[in-house]
Amino acid sequence: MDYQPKDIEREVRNFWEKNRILQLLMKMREKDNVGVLGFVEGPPTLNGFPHIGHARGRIMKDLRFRWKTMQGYYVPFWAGWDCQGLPVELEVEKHLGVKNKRELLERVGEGRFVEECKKVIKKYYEAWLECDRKLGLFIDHGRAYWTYHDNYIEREWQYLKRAWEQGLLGEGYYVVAYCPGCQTSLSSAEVGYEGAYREVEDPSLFFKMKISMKENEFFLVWTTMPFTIVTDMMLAVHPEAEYAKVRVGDEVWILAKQRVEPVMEKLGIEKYEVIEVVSGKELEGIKYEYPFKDIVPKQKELDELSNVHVVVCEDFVDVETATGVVHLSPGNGEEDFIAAQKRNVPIYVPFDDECKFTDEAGEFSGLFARDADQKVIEELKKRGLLVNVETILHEYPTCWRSHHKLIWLARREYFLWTNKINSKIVEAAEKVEYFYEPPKNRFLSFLREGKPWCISRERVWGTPLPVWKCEKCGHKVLVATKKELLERALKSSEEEIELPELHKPWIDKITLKCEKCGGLMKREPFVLDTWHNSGASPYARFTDQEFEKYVPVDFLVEAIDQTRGWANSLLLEHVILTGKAEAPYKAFLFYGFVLDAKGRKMSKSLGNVIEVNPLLEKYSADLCRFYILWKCSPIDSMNFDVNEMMKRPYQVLSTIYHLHRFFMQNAEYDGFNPQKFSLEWAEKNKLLRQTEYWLLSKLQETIEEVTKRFEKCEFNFAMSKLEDFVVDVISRQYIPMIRRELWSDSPKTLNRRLAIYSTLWHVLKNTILLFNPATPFLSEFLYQKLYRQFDPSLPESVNFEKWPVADPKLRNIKLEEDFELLTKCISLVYSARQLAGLKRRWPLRKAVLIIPEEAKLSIQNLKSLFLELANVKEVEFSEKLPENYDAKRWSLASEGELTVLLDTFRDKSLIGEGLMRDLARRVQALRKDLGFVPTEILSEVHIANLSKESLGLIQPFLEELSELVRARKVYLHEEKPEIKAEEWHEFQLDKEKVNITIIP
RNA sequence: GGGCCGGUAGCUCAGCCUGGUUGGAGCGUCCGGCUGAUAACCGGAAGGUCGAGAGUUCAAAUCUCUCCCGGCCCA
Repeated sequence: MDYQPKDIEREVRNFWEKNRILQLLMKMREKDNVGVLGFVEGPPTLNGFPHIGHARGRIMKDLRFRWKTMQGYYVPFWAGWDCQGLPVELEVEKHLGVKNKRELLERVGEGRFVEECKKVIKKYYEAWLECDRKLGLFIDHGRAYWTYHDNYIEREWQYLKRAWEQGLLGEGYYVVAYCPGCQTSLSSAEVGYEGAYREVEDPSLFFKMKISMKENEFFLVWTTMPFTIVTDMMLAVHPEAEYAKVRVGDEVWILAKQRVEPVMEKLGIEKYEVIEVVSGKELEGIKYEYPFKDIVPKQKELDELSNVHVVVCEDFVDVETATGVVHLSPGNGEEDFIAAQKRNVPIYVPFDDECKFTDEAGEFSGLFARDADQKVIEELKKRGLLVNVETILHEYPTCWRSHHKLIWLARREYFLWTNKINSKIVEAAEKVEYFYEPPKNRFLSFLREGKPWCISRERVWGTPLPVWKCEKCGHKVLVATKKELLERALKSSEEEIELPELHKPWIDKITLKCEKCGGLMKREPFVLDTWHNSGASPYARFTDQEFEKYVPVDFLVEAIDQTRGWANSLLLEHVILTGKAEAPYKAFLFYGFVLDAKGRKMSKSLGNVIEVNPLLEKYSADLCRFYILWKCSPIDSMNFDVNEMMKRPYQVLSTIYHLHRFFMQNAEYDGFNPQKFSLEWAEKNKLLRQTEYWLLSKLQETIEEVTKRFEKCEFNFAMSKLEDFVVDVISRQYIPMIRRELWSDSPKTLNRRLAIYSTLWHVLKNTILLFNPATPFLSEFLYQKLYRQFDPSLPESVNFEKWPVADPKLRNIKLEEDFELLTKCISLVYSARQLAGLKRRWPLRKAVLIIPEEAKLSIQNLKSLFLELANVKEVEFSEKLPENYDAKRWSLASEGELTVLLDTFRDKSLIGEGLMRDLARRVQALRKDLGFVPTEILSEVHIANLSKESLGLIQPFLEELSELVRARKVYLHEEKPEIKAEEWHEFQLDKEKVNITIIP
């Protein structure tokens, strides 16, 4: 029976489900364990189908779970689903065919929209369940958490309550990308969508900013967004760069020294002179004349402040382009905004929701932002400040839906002021184990930026911000439980307050009475950033008691992009909640992306997305699991290639399967009973030989190495070690060493065969245990079909077994080295045979090994094995190559310190034996072709058309031949005899043609 | 534009941290062999300016710098 992984997997899946193996396992470990390892599922967002990148993470999670569970730990490996947020909303919008938020609210309404969101979640949930089932994930779906459920949301609110109490939650400005067409702000994810960046036309404007108190000195500034000059608050230079004062006519212009030449060339100014060079640092603090004070009264007012309209130093200033002097509009740019916040510069944002200037913008009032460009240019020209204007083409982010050019706007939002506790956060993060340096550095450097976290979103499907604000006095309260809300809610009449769930639109109907002034309090209309929603899972998904027990959790694994996502929000929220410099996880493995076979990112537009469910319709889950773990380090990006998967990885799993078949065929035939013929039994009766001790030693090495690699999350190295053990050690080396012994069915050697079975039983069983975390289907299948058949006293599932522990007593490094040397010498013998054209099955008289003294002892130790594998009658040792050996007779091969001389002379007896083995091989091939099982004994084998000479040569080995081919009698004929043969088969035997037939 | 990761045989990857004998493995190709567990396996051969350049050193795939190419994250 061939290896049919898909059939195996179907059968095992049914077995697990029917016998509730996962549930039994959980119960067993919950009751009886060597320790508890906390876990919380990084919830997949239910806005799409699982793809191979998701599978990569899930496979590693499952590996960790199965491995740690086998070690005896209890792990609450319970599922969880991320249900809210923009990604889900966008999926629903697509489904409903609405183009933007306004249309959504008008046409669909919030209530129905929320219901549609839930429908979408359900749909994708089914797909994810199927994915986990196919992958063989032992995650408990019965205990899953859902981020949109009321109980989850209420516990999520507790984080906000803690932040509120500590003064870490409040209002502020934040710069967001805003689409003037859709009239909504966009998330950063949307800004990064494929195709969002487009080549667009913009003005390219050089203008001057006059320095106050100086007659003719100016800063030369460049921008592609003239309208931002209306909201200009500062000029920025790079502190370390050199700036030149350049005389142009009777004016002095200041710009980056390295930019003088290119800019002057660009502006067509030939006559100029650099009169002084200063560092950016020296320019700091210079006040300049804001040009539109006369037409923008608010700017005139702001200009009175000492920190407005001055030069500042910022590292982000790029002196490689333009003039190296940047003007800052905190209301229209993120870096500008942060620079302003650092210096307590007020944020001036005179825009309404349609992105038109408000009355605060003086003469620009009523103009749409981008339409103000022209007026700005004219006004500059009027004041003699315009230097040059033209049009350029450049890449600029546009709205992925409407393709309007995006505008960056500071808007009032709610923040967690995590910047205030940044040192605690960084300290907490530094204590975490990340397994690899690069992702750790990436995460820590991101955290050290210490930006405040904008948690409000102007959307619908999310956790509502539980803050109510008084319309009259502006007083705010945070109400963090449903119970309290209902108690405090204002009742319009006698009717009951209805709050079916903690979502918009229902929650917005709740109004409160202001405790300060008695005014009406309405909820702030925001929902929370969905990352806050999932980041609350350690507290929100557990009970208080469970939280105590499982958090900080032991080990998490998510994709590398989660450094800015879940890993971050988990950490920030946990530090806020506990007030401690402690992360909610002790270890976090960030894994790399999965790319397509050619190394391209998977995307819908390329059509190269590999979805898990269709993939596993066609391919084996075990194989995908093994391949993904095996191919490269978890932190590397991985090119997923099914053709590659079907080569070496397939071979490894197939070999495990066939090793078991081989074992079973033989062991069954000899009536092996593992309880009776244990390894101890074999040992006690001195039935084990060096081959077995060597194999057992290699097993210990493998157990040790795999465990060590698992600890360090070096799954690829663990898999290579297993690959090597299965393919090289067992299949390629050990089996050929004992094959001849197993082929015999003599009762005299039965005990020896049983000893081999006891060794194979032990080694193979440990092997499938080591494989179980990676290939749970195959391991379970073999466990049920082989191990539990032979030994019904074994536990019900392979998952109930204990993880193997290396036994140092079985380790014999010297013996391993001897075997390594043996392998090398045998290779040399084959090489020498090759040169002389002598087949491996032809026995030869003698091999001479010219090897160092210690090596000689090693080979002598393994002499009989050497003779069998080399297929020579005797071996001799020599210290050096004889000076005048007969090169015609002796074939030589050498490598390094090792040299082999092989006697190529064959007498009649050797030729006859070789011929016999040739014939045996032909008969065996025929047996197999004709469908005889290996153990079946044939009554007669006839071999005809042999030359007289061959006949004579073979005669002495006839008995051995019949034993080899398992026939009662073998007859040799010169010509085809007249017997009742089924059919004669012709074979080419070197130059002769022989005919063979079998009579069963 | 910024940051990070990668570039080693036709392909997929080790080796680099801690510099030192002729730079490895698997797959693929060619020749030959072996095989009653295997979709395998074994021997041999062909195949590398270790992305490019410079530096440090007695010595560089390995350390430093610059550049080029690919990928990712963020602007």
